[in-house]
Amino acid sequence: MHNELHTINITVSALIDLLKAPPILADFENIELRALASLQVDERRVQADGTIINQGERIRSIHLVQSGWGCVYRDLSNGERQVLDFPMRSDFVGLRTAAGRSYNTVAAITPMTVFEVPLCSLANAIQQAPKLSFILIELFARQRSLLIEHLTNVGCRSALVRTAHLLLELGDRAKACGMGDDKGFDCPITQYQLADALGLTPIHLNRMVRELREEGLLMFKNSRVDYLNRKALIALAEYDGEFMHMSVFDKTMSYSGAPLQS
Amino acid sequence: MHNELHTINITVSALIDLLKAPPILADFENIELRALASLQVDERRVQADGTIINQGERIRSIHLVQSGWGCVYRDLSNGERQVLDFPMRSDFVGLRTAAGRSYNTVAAITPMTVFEVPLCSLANAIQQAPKLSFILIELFARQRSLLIEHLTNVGCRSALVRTAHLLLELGDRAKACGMGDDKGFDCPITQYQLADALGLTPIHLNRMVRELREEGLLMFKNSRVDYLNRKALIALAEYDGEFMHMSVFDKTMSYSGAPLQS
DNA sequence: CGTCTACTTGAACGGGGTCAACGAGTGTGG
DNA sequence: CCACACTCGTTGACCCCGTTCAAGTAGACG
Repeated sequence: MHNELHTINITVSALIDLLKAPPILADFENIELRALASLQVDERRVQADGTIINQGERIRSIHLVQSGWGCVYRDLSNGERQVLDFPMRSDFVGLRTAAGRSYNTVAAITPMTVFEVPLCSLANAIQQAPKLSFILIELFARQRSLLIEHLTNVGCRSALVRTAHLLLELGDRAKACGMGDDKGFDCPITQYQLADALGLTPIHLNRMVRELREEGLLMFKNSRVDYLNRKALIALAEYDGEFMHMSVFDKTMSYSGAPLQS
Repeated sequence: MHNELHTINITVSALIDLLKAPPILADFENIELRALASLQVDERRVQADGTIINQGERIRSIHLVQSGWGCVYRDLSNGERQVLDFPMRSDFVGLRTAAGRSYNTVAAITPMTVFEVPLCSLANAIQQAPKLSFILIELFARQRSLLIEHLTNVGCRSALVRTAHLLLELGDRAKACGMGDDKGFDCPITQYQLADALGLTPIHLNRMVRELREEGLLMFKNSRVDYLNRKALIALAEYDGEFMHMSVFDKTMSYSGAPLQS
């Protein structure tokens, strides 16, 4: 695409491709492309079990995942931890939440590559092309949807149902960025990590996985999730994948029903 | 303040005052004030138990609370519900999350007044004054912090601890907008609503409240929370109010350490 | 005075946790 | 080559936190 801008940096170009692809589906005009061209982007590679952001660390940039699976969690002083999300391709992590510091850790489960954009550079780009802020807002809104779903999971769904629900969600997200289909997906998450995300003990999570298998609904083995009976699974979990579609703005970057003035 | 703009609409002026007050503390220059002046804002009054947004409803505007207490929740088909937050002054609600529709209901607990800003008008203002987007991003980041804290509550804190934690959080938020102090705050939330937020039954929540009272930590009676021993309560809950301070940007609306070009 | 809704308490039940092993796969060093 | 360590997964038995069911109190409002 963007052949209209031959001078563009190769890393920025990869970032633009990522933003244009599903599930973000950004649709840029020249003004946004020009602003992005001046963006300061680093491609950072993180090995498995490496950390991208440490709890308590000062945050000066935002990260967008290009490949690999991550794990965002919060450590408590009593040794417990709560996994907040498992970010993958197209997910962003890292905007600081409190007093300039991150209140959660972002670790890599598999090797990851992430685009790292300094906040000051991002702010400059937004001032050049304000519509770029809409993408960030979309990403925030989507992330909020995911958090709400996870809160609903641990707050009022039974262990079995919430396990099914999360494994459906992760499959849909993987599928949305081309890493799986309705049959299943490669899932590098350990049962310990899944348990921490669902507010369960690994022992009990294991029992739930076994039950889902014995009911002929789902298979979770060798870092692979296979849906044996997706329909029944969706019914059990009362799952509705709509919740994570991005749609504060429509794809032409105007508010639906009321196009923006350019 | 803004006496430099005599033509300004009185509702917009009230909105600006709200944005400048704690905890948002926005610091506007003329360009932002001019963009805000053209903003289409309605002041909407909602009576107690009225709803601002219904689950499944189409969303075309964003709401900022001026006064009163609200309750954001998600209904499940099995009759359960998860309360996501209790918004109060300075909190925003209502940016749609999925397929153009809201996946949660926003109801008023007390009578509320909210500023309603159509998304298209907001988008126009941001295009005139891009820094306005930073405020929205701040609000999103803060809301994410709150959701993360609520998820951590139900995911890995005991019933007693999470009750203490939420009542400390709500007190701090009330205090931040001038509706309480370190002694306590007026809390119109029923024990049923609190229970739904904490993933507990009202019966068990009641026992936890009783235990907190018997331990001499906290009193919750007649829509009023009084901290009897705030220090011990904070220690019990391992509470750290920092998590909800807004600080993606500093108060001069530039990224800390790297001022924006104007 | 009756009927709400919010709150309160007791007693019994059960979902999920805890504790304790064991199995399987993988990598490391002798 | 095997022993060893280590992490992830698996299973069983027991127990406890929080639920469920049932009932009753207190205040608000007609």
